[in-house]
Amino acid sequence: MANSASGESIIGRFVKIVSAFDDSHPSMSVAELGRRTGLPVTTAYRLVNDLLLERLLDRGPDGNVHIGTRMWELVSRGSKMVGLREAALPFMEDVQAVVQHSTTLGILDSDEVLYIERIGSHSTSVDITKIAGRLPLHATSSGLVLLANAPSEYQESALARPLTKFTETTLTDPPQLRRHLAEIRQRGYAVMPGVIVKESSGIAVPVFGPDNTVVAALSVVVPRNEENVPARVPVLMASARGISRALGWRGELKGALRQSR
Amino acid sequence: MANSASGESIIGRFVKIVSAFDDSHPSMSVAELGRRTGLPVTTAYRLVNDLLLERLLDRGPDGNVHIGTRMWELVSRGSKMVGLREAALPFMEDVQAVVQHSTTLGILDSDEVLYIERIGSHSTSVDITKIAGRLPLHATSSGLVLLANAPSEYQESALARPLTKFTETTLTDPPQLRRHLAEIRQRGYAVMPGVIVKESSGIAVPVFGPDNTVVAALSVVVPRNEENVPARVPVLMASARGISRALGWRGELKGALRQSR
DNA sequence: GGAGGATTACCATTGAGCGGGAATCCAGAG
DNA sequence: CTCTGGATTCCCGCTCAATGGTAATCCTCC
Repeated sequence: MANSASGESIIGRFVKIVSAFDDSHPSMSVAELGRRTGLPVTTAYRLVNDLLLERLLDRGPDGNVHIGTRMWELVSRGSKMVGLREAALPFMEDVQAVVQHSTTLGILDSDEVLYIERIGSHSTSVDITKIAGRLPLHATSSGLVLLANAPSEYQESALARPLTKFTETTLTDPPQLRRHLAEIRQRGYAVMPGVIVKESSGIAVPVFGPDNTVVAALSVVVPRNEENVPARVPVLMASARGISRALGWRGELKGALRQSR
Repeated sequence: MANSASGESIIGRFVKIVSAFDDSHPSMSVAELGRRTGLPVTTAYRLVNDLLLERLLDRGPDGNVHIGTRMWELVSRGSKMVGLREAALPFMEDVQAVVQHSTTLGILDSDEVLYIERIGSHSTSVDITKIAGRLPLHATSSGLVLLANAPSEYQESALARPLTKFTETTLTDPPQLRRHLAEIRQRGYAVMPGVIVKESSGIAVPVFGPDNTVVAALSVVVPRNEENVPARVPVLMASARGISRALGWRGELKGALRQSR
């Protein structure tokens, strides 16, 4: 791992540098970047220069650096996320148009939900999801849907982890959660009233890939006081099927047959 | 740079690796990756392992590697593209709904248009734009709008470059182009009939940032045989203003005043 | 069972990366 | 105008991480 005294590879430092940028720090001076990443000044400057040369970072007119356009381009071009997002977007718009609340698409990634797309109401109802944001599995409707459809070993390891109780409605008891997951798997959707934020409820349904596995969760966040939450489920389900089909899913026949044996 | 015989830095190799993935090659074996990048086998394997450890690459169930979820996440979280895209999306949907043809958002990046978002008709009318795809400036309506609003030194260097003539309507003569750019700048929009593909026409308008500079171009691609092309301009302009405003643009007052002096 | 490819293991060599220190540049305060 | 604190660039000797050959092993498909 590189000649560094700290024993890190360049790749590791690269990750550190890229991670230093986020919503509230979209660009910064190299010195600040060095501080945020904990890299020695000289090293930070040398590394940043290399990255600037390859255009993985760009330098703004104020001299501050930020994630490079080239970087976004390369990743977007090669990543499977974009395809999923593109397939889902039209259907998400339909949901958003009908439900009038923000609609999100999330995938399972290392014990959390990673939201890869989000559209809708900029202000209505409290919603803490962000594009490229993460939330815990057990405390979100999307997470529960994804967990419910994950391999059982994965489920168990997820349940074995300490589970934070965000509000009084957050389930944290493994056996209770296990029962809930079974229910979700059977019903085909998850409803979570006030799980992370008290005032909102989440509803989520699974999206299937060509091999009939669950690849994502489609969900809406609605104000908790709405009575007709279950009325929202059919729209979500229909749209999720639309997305699945766009991804190459060919109906649930195979799955049903397998189940009936 | 690096102990490599080829004299490349790790960063450079990293770029090579990431660049190896695209639409038609979303995942591949490490050996193939090595071949595509021209890296020595051993080096490719070692590098890929490092990247897998940091989750910048992920390994699929078939053993093939692809761009990692973490990579997409880090870049999306830190990049300014996402903000621009999010601001633009609702307005792009409006355009798409009204015009019924594919709508794109492009930015100026190293002598080309880089399309950062695209929605609409999956099949209607020929359109070769892709998200994270590039096209030459002088041969697209978006490119012309961006070029027309770029600093004049930039314009000159762009015009000095050899310009490919895609169809008989592509302007490649610098003086002629210069005149055309002035016209576009004054009118506030560009119309390009059959520039890259004969059957389609592009219409584009500028999107402004808070400092009143042009940050992107909003455009639609319509079949060339449509007569009412100019009728599409107002919708585009109104939507572009909406996007600009969402980005913090505060009207063209300052610009107008500056002009009138 | 064997041919062709992908993947892992081994290892001597070396120069790219490292980071401390000091000089320089720059902007805002006094 | 100078002073000051921060950002940035320059310099330079040390050293071990990265390199990339060769060869062994593991698969798969015919």
